[in-house]
Amino acid sequence: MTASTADISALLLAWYDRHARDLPWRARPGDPAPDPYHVWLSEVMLQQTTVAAVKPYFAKFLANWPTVEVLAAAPDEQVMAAWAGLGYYSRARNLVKAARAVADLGGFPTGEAELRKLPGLGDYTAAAVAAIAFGRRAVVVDANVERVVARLFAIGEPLPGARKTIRARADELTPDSRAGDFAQAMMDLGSGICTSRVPKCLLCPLSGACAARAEGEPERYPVKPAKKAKPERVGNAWWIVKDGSVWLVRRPATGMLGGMRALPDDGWTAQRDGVGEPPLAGDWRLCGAVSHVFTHARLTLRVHALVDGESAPPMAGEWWPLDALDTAGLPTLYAKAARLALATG
DNA sequence: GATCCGTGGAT
DNA sequence: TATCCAAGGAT
Repeated sequence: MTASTADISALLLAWYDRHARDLPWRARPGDPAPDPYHVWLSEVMLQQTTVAAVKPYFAKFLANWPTVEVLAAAPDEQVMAAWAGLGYYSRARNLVKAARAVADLGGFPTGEAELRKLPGLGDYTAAAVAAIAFGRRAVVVDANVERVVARLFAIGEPLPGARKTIRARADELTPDSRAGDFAQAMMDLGSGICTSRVPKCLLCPLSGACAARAEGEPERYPVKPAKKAKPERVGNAWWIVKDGSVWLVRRPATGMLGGMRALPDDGWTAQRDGVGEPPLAGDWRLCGAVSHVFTHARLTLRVHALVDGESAPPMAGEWWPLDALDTAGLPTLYAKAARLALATG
């Protein structure tokens, strides 16, 4: 028994009409098309990030910057601070650049190729915005689509080599109309039914057409390469306080936590430990250490405090009032370190 | 193609 | 606790 690609698309769209998630950036059924600004902003936030994590940030960004033109006029520093905690900070840097490009253009481009030129929009996001915001037919392939397609056709070639085949199959499935709904339906299915570990095949509208289901072990697909172990790194951070303010620095624009406000540290990276030398002489007190897991390294960061020392901080930075530290926009690692320093103060 | 780039929740 | 992994992009 074989279902045609048109059958599969129709089954999925019918399922979506009944079970679509109600998400803040989506148009409600019957509403006019969604706001391209909302679609773009949500898609960038959702890159490698869960819906639950995105929701409060999406609301905050819309409250701060209700249109792409307003966002384009925002200082980089404010946008970076608002992004703090969401991770992958190059997204925030590119977000501002893209907003300014869109403002200069007088609005969002509506075609996939033009969207693809905006910073921060790769193959996936350009296709998603073209399809969802502008109703264009575009082949939208994210990790959900990869998983669903790999299972539907029991594609046994491991990732990433299988991507060419997966894209070809996804192209065949993508309908000429409702491409945006189709893409979101695939993602809802992948996120709620065709999940990575224990897929809910009994609830799946495509189970009758699924080759992996027929084989009996759908969770075997897609085949993934083994992961590398994360190295363990050690670093030190310096909590320098004077007159109720702490000395904060700005990290370099590229690299880990690039462009973010931070505590001074000893130069740790994912590749090597920090040097461990305090930036100035004084009576340092060890507060303790925080553990943090990045994509490709684990870090133990020791936090040392120097309160009301004699010397001025030797590196560029700014005094930040302790009672307003939550507005500094510290990424999570340094927010943890600050919390530790305050708790042991 | 391989590597770098965060974070928090689920299992 | 350890591991996986989530609406990926840039280099």
